[in-house]
Formats: sequence, C-alpha cells, structure tokens
Amino acid sequence: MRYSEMFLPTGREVPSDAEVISHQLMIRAGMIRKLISGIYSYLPLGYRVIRKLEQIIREEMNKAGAQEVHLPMVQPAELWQESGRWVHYGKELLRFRDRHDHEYCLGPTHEEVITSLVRNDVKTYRQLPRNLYQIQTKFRDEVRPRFGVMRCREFGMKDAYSFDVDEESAGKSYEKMFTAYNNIFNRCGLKFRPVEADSGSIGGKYSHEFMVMAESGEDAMVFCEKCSYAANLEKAEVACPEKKIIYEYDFLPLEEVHTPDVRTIEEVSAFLKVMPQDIVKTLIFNADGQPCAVLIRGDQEVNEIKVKNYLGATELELASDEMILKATGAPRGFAGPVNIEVRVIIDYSVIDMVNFVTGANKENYHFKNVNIGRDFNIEAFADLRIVEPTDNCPRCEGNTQFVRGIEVGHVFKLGTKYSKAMKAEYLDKDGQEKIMIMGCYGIGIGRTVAAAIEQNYDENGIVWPMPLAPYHVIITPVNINEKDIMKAAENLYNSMLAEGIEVIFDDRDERAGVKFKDADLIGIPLRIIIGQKNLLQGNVELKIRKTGENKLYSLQEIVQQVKQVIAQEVNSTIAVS
RNA sequence: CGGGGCGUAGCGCAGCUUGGUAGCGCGCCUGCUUUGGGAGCAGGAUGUCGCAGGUUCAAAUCCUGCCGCCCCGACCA
Repeated sequence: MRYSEMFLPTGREVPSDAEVISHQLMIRAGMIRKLISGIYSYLPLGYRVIRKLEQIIREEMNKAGAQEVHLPMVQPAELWQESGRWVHYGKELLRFRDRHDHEYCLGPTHEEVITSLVRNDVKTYRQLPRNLYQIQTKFRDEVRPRFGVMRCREFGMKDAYSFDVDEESAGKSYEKMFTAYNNIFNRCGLKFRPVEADSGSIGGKYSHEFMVMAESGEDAMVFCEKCSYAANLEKAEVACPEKKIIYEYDFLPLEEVHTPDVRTIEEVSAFLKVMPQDIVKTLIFNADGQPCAVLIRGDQEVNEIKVKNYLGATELELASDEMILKATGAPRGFAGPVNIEVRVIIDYSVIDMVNFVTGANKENYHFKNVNIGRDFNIEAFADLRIVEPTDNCPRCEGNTQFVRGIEVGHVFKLGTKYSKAMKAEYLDKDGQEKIMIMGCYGIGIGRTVAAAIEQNYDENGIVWPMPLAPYHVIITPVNINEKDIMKAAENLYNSMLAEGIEVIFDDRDERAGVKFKDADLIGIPLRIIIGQKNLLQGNVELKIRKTGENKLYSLQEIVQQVKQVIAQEVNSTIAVS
C-alpha cells in the first residue's frame, strides 16, 4: 500500500485521556479512535492487526477440531430467563425492547444461544462431541470502561463452546482447547502463562486464565518458584497450617473492656496495646440477604471470592450498617463471635490463636482473651483470605512470586450449568436421556492486541512481533524528489508486491525524519531505507525495528532477504508451540 | 454508585480568580528555501468556548440545571 493513499492518522501528542501505554500508542499510531466511553472504531492499521490475530485463532481452533459459526448479537430475554441469568447477570447485560415491546439483550457471551442451537439439532451420542466457535462483537455494559481497548463495553471476542457425553470426554475437549490456546499465544509471540482461576459469573467449577505478563496488567497472579503452580491472586489457595496443640490451661479469663469509639484494627491495636495479629477481625457479610460472620486474623485480608464460593452464595457484599446492627446488636466496629446469632465461618489464620481480642457485640466494648471452643463454637475452618507474598506454595511449600498480567483468554469447564437449565439432552447407547457436559473458551481479541503492545514497545513506539504486524515491511525513500531514489523504490515496491510481501511504500513528500518517526511509531518490523549514497553502490539498507540492527543489501538480494526474515520470524513463533 | 478533576480550533493547552466580544504550540493550506531522525522563513484558514436557562448594557469568565469525558474506589472477563 502506498502511504500517500492510506488512512493512517498518526499523532505526536499523547492523548490526555489515555492512561496505559497500549492505549496511547494505539491512538497515536492511528489504530483506533474512541466513539464514546468504552466503544472504539478500528482504523485500517488497527483492523489489520485484529485480522492477523483472528486468522491465527481460526487456524488453531480449526486444527483443534472446532468449527466456526456466527451467532446473533441480539438475543431474546426468554433464553436468558431459561438459564436464570436474566436475573443474575446484573447491570452489565444491556437490555432493551423492540417495537412489539418484546425484551432483548445484547449478547455479552453466548452460552444461551449456543445451547439452544445445539439442543435442537443434537439428539444422540453419535453427534457428540462437538465444539463450535465464533468471533463476535460482545457488549458488556461495564461500570467503568478504561485502558482503551483493554476494558471496554463493545469488544471482539472469540468464544468456543464444547458439548460432550460425559466428564471424561469433556476433560479431553478442555485439554484440546488448553493446547490450542497455548499455540495461539505462542504464535502471537507473547510471553504468557496459564493460571488457575475463579470462574466468576460464567459459572462452572474449573478454569484457567491465560495471562500475558505486563506490569500494567489489571490482574495479579501468584507463581510457585519450585513447582508449576500458578494462580490468579483472587483464586490462589492458602495451605491449611498444621494445627498446634492448644492447652486449655493457657486460656486466660475472658475480659470485657471499655473501648469508646475504637473500631478499626489500627484503633483497637493502639488502644489496647496489642499487635494486629493478636486481634481477630469479624466481618459481617450479606450473602444473598443473609448475614454471615467471617473471622480472620487482624493483619490479613478476606478474599470475598473465597467466601462467596464457600457459602455457595450468588451475591456477596459487606453488610450494611443496618444489617450489622441487627446481626450483632452493635454498630459497625464492635462485631465479634461470642454470643452471635448468625452463621460464623473462620479463616485458617485463626486456627492457632489463643487469648485474642474481638468485638463484644456491644457498642464501645471489646473482649480480651477470647478462645475458640470455650467462648464460642465454629462450624469449620476454611481458606478465606487473600494470599500474601510471604505465603508458601499451597502445593509444594516452595516460595511464591507475585506478578501482574492481562487476562487474554479463559477456558472453563461448565459442566451442566447451562445444559441442565436449558435441557440440552441426548440419547446414549442405551437409549437413556443424558445431559450434555459443556465447556466454554474465550479470547479477548482487542485485549490481546493491546497486551501485545504492552509487551512490545519502546520509546519510539510499537514494536510488532512479526505474526501480528499489520505490514511486514516499510519502504522508505529518503527523498521522493530524487528521481533515482524513487525509481529504485517503485521497482522494489512492485517486486515485493509480486512476491506477496505485505509492504507499505512511504511515497509521501515528507522529510526523512518524519517518515522514520512514523515507521517506528506504527511498529513495522522491517524498514528498507533507500538513500542516495547507498544507492550509488546499488545498495539499500535494511533496518530491524526490534533490535535497531542495520545492514546493507544489494537491490538484487533484498527481496529474498526480506522474505527469508519474515518467514523465519513467523515460523519461529510457531515452532515454540 | 461514592470521591476528585476536566470540557475553549483536528491534537495538546492558556485565558475564567477580578465579565469588555478568544489566544499559544503542534497539525492543516500557499509560496520560497531545505532534504538520513518529527526543518526554516513569510503569509493564511479553522471556534455555535459541551448543552440549556438565568444575572448583566455586556458572559468562555458569575449563578442554576443537564450532558459528556477522565482518574481513584466499589464491581467485573
């Protein structure tokens, strides 16, 4: 493509509303423009990158035996009522009515549609397993869209759904997708890791997230330095500590102390001159409308997801002042487990504690020397807290490492959550009606592109890995008014087109510096500079964007040389897989 | 939804406190010079100052309401 004819508006200024580097660069490089909050247009350059990624995904999905479909984005309320998510999905589901006053939503995901499709046309075990995927625009009415294309409301996603006869077969489908995802992100040239994850509102029991390593990432993950354990911070387990033997004769007498206006752990700690780890924090949660007390050591933080999963609750939030007053008989800040009427669950961190401090369920009073068993009974100890850097690996006791990343893919074992609710059944060999076992597998398209930029940029702009690069080569004649230069450039451009090389010909009447800056900014991996001095020797210069490496080649050999480098770099990323 | 900030030319911003009819840099257009890392000089175009009311002889500036955007938090893939 001739640069002079391209719609490629590059910018020197950093847009004031772009926070992360990928967002800034995507705007500056003329890849995207914002329409409204969380909704973006892709310009030609950006869309080419999207299509490169989509192509890689298609190839790997097809290779894994999945078949591409295209499902509607507008979906009827009935389907969502059937799965129960019309009520549970919440405000992220954008709902609207048509002229007949029928209710619809914009698809934030497609479990309902795919399940309804498959249940109508798959009747027997002979038709299973099946894996269907699509690349579709999703809409989720995010509370706060941010980081450009990384977290937006309208976004492209590849989603696949597998249907199997039993758990074993479903496990194989899951493995296939897991492998396909590894291949896809390897081919993109990304540094990533699959980690164990919570499955969130999609549901299901088992899932892995594919995380691209980046400091700017929204997610934190924990890795074991010794074994292969890796998990999202919100999922990462804390091993149950070995219980020490506690002797009742160590128990000191329970003591009620006056603690006027002393509520937080810091205040209690300062007022009673005890360490936060000698206090037990009692948090009252509202779990689907029921109050529940969670006990944890004063210096640690509760992981709400773990609490939610432990309780099997659909909605979980910290209780309101009103609920706290009702549940404990005291205002916020004085809750404790002694003589409390609600369900009490307790974190492992409290397992060995003796003579600790808690609230007294009475305004302006705390208890000292509280002890489990003597002063209150509990239902069980559980893993309910957020992992800390000092925690060891829950599998092998090795040291852990905390890293940040961007979630670009997520694979779930759904089980029968949707197939049961929506009656996706088949007849097995014995003519018995059985429920299909499902899995679902997503990749955020725009987000993956943004993540690729977060991992591949320098002070001059984007540095595309070859497989995602919108073009592989840019030809830069240093001065278009020099006839020899332009003639050589035109010839070279035509030979490259003839060889099927994806090339930009920068035929603009701009100074060399401007062209160099633009080429760097948009991140084209290879640049061929045609200048007077080298041309007199019959040579042109090949500059590698990534390394800055510079080499001269004759006009005769340059095309083959470039072809070779491209082939090598596209293949090398495949070879890893 | 809570807290904070912003909205003035395509982009980045000043002007607002103390009302007097809009400016700077980049970009854009024309000409000359320049031509290997975002050139120089000269000339030029571009604004319902987010929207709607109000106060005033006079509003970008003061007041009220609304809308939009960004950041932090809560929430979330």
